[in-house]
Amino acid sequence: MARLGKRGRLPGIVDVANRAKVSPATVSRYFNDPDIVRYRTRERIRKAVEELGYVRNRAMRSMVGGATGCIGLVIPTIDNAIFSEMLQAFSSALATHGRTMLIAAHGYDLAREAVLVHSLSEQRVDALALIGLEHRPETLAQIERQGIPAAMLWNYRPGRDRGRDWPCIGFDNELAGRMAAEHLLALGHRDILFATGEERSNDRAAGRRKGALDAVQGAGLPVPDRRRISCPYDIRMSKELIARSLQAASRPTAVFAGNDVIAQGAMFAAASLGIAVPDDLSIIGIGDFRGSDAFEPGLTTVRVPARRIGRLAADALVEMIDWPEADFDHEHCCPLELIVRGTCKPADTTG
Amino acid sequence: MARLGKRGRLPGIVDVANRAKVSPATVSRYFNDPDIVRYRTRERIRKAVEELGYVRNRAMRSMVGGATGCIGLVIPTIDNAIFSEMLQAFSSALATHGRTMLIAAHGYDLAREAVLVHSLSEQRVDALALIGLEHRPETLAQIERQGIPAAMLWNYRPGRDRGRDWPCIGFDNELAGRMAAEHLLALGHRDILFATGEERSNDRAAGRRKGALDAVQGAGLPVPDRRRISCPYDIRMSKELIARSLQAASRPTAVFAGNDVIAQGAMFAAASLGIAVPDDLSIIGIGDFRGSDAFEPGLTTVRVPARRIGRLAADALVEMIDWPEADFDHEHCCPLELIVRGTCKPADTTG
DNA sequence: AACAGGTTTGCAAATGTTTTCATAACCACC
DNA sequence: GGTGGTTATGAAAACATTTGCAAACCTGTT
Repeated sequence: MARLGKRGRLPGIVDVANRAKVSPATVSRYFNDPDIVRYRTRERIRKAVEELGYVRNRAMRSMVGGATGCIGLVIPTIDNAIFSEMLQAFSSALATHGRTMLIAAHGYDLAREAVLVHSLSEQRVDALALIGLEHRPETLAQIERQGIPAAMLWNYRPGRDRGRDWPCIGFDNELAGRMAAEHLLALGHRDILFATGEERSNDRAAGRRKGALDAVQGAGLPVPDRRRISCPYDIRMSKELIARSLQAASRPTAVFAGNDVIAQGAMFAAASLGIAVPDDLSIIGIGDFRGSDAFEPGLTTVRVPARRIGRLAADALVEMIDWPEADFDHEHCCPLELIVRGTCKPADTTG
Repeated sequence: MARLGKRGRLPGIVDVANRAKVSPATVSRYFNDPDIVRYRTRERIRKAVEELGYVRNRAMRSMVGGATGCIGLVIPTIDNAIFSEMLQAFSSALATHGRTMLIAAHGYDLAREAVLVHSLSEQRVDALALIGLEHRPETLAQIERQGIPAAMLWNYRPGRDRGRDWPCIGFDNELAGRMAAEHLLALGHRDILFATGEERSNDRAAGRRKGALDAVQGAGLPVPDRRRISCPYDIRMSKELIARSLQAASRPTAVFAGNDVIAQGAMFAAASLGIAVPDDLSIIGIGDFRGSDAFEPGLTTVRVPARRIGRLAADALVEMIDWPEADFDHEHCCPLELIVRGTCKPADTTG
């Protein structure tokens, strides 16, 4: 099946060297640092490479301590709008640097995350990006032991993570929760349904919920249990759970959604029950996913700088790989922005 | 930073061998075929591995002709609902087989696809999955020359692709287009807006459009140019483009959307103009993405077996890797299913 | 023509793993 | 305790690349 080289396998660097009448070393230099090889030689090699269809073996570089050009991303889920913009930005920023992305999803299961990290270590990724700050000790130990440059994304806690060397590049999820909740409070809402993400293996969801509840309870308003529900990141399931809550005897005047997926579920739940948004029910989300602006009405939400995080993370990791000694400060707490669109309006204070 | 092995680097197989008082060969066997090493020895090695924190170097395996355990997926976009379910299924099926997924996105640009394929070859992926049947000759040449097992996903044309060896695992996009169009025809719609995906570098979108137009024109109905628009796969932009068409003097009675993202744009466009769906406008999509069932009203669409394609592709590629000589028939044309929900109703025949 | 200085190249060693082949250890049975 | 037949292990070669060092090669100047 494979077009074979001289010695029965794919053509290797030495096949190219022979054909170009140079030594393998020179071919290696041609690829890794073309400037130091003379133009004439370069041309000969270029031609040989082309004729043989040689493609160099980056995996092999890790042998001599070189880099594989592969960066690992460990993520809770791909099957969802949540991370897709970040993913895309991360991936293309990486491509800019000539790196490729090895991706693995653990389905919000930190135990599985540990095995994925191990598996990525086996592939000798040059660096690793993880989502969130909370991880199993063995995950962290693995990364530390292997000396893999790593970054924690999508959340932020000042002062680096537990005294270790990994920067976090993200935003303050508690703040995001608070901003959304305060917007509802400012509009006069006093009876709010909190539909937050499941907190198992998810410090981001936990942070948002805490921020929101702190704001509300700090304003002296109690939040009864029936106003707290935990939703999976799935439109249909969120819709069902929220619809159930909205059908109860007393209906809240607003929904705080842990992210835009849940918010969309809330909008459909309202629609299915004939509840008008924003007239009869206000809804606020977090994320400002691609498309959230196109909802009818447009979703009021807290914009999370997803693309920026992806890009910053890629740049930071590449820097950490290329200058392992340098001690840049790669930590970033990205700013959040309240995006007011059409799903929230002042509470009816006559009630 | 890194915990170093005896000779100043990460511990290698020989460090483990020394500590366990066995030869490197035995350690290698311990990992690749544990059954052939005696229990006592196995235990010694296990202990040594644990104490040293050794993690084996899979990248290195490709040297001796072994597999890297890495499978490449080249995809038009990640930043979108379109492929996310397939992606997830592919990724987890791969994990089942102990493989990892190297992913690269080209943004619907086949020229860029070629460089991504080259880049993945450099990483010595064990196999490659591409989306669609249409690719640059250099892309195909590269794959063939390297002898990389490959599969073409998400589309289907009988009789293998141009006489080459690559199976396609997907579905008949023309049929999908026809099914959707015929549903509208059966409901009596005669004036349909065709909002299809952009066809540049996208044979799937082209197929769906062709199937739909064939059905309609085959029924003797002309489709004027103003009823054909080309939409990017983006809710907001689709919404705007479709809204523009819906505001024209004579309004169509139905919208054929090239996929569910466009369909959602159409629904929001209708909502923004106060057009009731399905009473004043029917909308049909293709895809049945996760969440499409939760729309209000639920989206009528043609279900595409995304998860099944992902799983089948993973299984097929792994088989092709593990039994390179075997000539399984990995070709799959997955069945489609019309899912009737709430966005279509019979055309008002009194008009 | 010789030389100095820098630039370009080749040699050979080193890298971490798998695999083939040979040998050593083990086991059951006589 | 010996024997034959497995079974488990070790030694060494092979793999494709990078890199430190030294040799060769230029270019321009005396």
